Amino acid sequence: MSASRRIALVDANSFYCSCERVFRPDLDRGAAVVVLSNNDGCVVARSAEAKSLGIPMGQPWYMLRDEARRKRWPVVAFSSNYTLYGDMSARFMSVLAQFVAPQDVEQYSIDECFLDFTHHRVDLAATGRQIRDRVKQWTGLPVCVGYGATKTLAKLANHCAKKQPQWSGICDLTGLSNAELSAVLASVKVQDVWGIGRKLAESLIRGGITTAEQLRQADARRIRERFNVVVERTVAELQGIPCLAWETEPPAKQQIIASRSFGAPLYTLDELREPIHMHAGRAAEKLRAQGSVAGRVGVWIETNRFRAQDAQYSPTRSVRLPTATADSADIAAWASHVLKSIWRDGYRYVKAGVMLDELRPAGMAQGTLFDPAPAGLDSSRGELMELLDKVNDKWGRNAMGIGHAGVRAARSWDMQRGMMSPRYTTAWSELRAVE
DNA sequence: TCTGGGGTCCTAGGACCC
DNA sequence: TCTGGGGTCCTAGGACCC
Repeated sequence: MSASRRIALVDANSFYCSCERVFRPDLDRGAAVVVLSNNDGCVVARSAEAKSLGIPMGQPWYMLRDEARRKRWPVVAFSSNYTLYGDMSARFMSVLAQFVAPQDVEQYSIDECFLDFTHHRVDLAATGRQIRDRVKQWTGLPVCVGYGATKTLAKLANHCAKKQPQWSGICDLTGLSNAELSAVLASVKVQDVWGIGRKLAESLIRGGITTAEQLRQADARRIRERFNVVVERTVAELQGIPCLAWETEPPAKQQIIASRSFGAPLYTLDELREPIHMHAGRAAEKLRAQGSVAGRVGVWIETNRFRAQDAQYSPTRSVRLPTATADSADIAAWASHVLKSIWRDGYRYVKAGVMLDELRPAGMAQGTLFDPAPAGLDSSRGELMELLDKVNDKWGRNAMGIGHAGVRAARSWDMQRGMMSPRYTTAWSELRAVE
C-alpha cells in the first residue's frame, strides 16, 4: 500500500454566471443572474440568488420569463457567451497551474480542475486559501476547494465546501480520523455523490442506502451484483481506494458531434441541407484539430417532442466510409447523402446533428485497393482544409464554409441569442469601458 | 412561439466463427 | 429421445457527467 493521495478539486461557483458578473458589478446587489442554453432555450447556470428563488436547472426560459414578470423577480438573463467563458476558463486554469507540477494538473471540465498534492508537502488548508484568494484577485471568479484521498472524495469535499457554510469554501477530508470522515459522509445525500445519478439514487434509496456514508459501508461485491462495476468503483473510491485514472493529457475523442436546434423550424430537404453542411464542416474542423480521421458519418434530424399536436419523426442513420477522411467536403457530401435517405416530407423539423465515429489518427488511415492514398491532411485537399481552418481561426467560426452551408444573412435557422454579453476579454472593440 | 449541446462507459443480445 | 462450449464483434440503449 502506498501512502494516501492528496487530491484537490477546485471548482468555480456558478461559473457562467460568475463570468458575466465579473464585468457587470452592477449585478452584485441582489440580481438573480441566469445563463441560458444555445438558442436561449433553458437555464443552464444560476447565481445563488436565482437558486434561492427556486429556479430549477433546465427550466425553459420562456416559462421563467413569464413567471419572473408576474412575481416581479429581479431576474437578469444572458445568452450563453462561450467565447467569454472559454477565455475565463483558460485564465482560471493558468492560475491553478502555478500550484503544482504540470503532470499533477487534470482539467476536468470548463470550470473544474483536479490538482494532485501528494508529492507537494504543503499545508492544504493554507494552500486552499491561497488558491481562493489568487483566483479571485486575478480573474474575479469565486471558487471552492475540496481535498480527498481519491477523486470521488475530492468531489465530495468540494460539494461540502460549497453547500456547508462551516467550511468557509475549503473542505479537507485527508487529515480526518475515520469517525470524523464518517460524520461528514453521513451529511451528504447519496444522490450528491459523483457518479450516482437520479436512477441509481432511486434504486439505492429503495435498498436503504440514503447517504454517502451508507454507500461507503456497503459491501462492494453485493453492489457489483446488484448494479455494475461503475458503482462498485464509486464505493471503492469512497473507501479511499483510487479506481479512476489520472489523465494529464486529455485523451483524443472517440466521437465528435456537432448539432443545434434551429431558430425557426425547417421542412424541406433543401432547407435541411444547410445546417447539415454547416455541422459537417464544424465536426470535420474538430476532427482535424485533434489530428484524426473518421470512418463513419452519422446524421439525425428531430421534430419537436414537446409539441403533442405535431407528428413526430426523429430518424438517425450512419454510413461507414470507404476511406476514412477528415475532409470537410467529403464529410459534408456523405452527410448530405445520409440526410436524403432519412428525410421525409410533412414534418416540422427543429434540430439536426452530425456525428463522426470510428476516429483514428490521421497517419494510420487505411487506403483501399482502388484509392491507396486516402484523402488526409497531406493531400492537396489537405492544403485546402488547412487554409479553411486558418481562415476560420482568424475570422471566426463559419467565416468560410462549404457548399450548401448557407449565407449567414439568409439563414432562417440560425440560433437565437438576443441577450449576449460582449466578448470583454477577446475582442478589442468590446473591451469594458470604465467611466 | 419559445424546452441545449456536448461527451463517456457499460451491458445485453444477436450474428457469426471454430 | 438426445442437440456443446467458447469466443469475437457489432449495435442499441441506458446510465452518468458537465
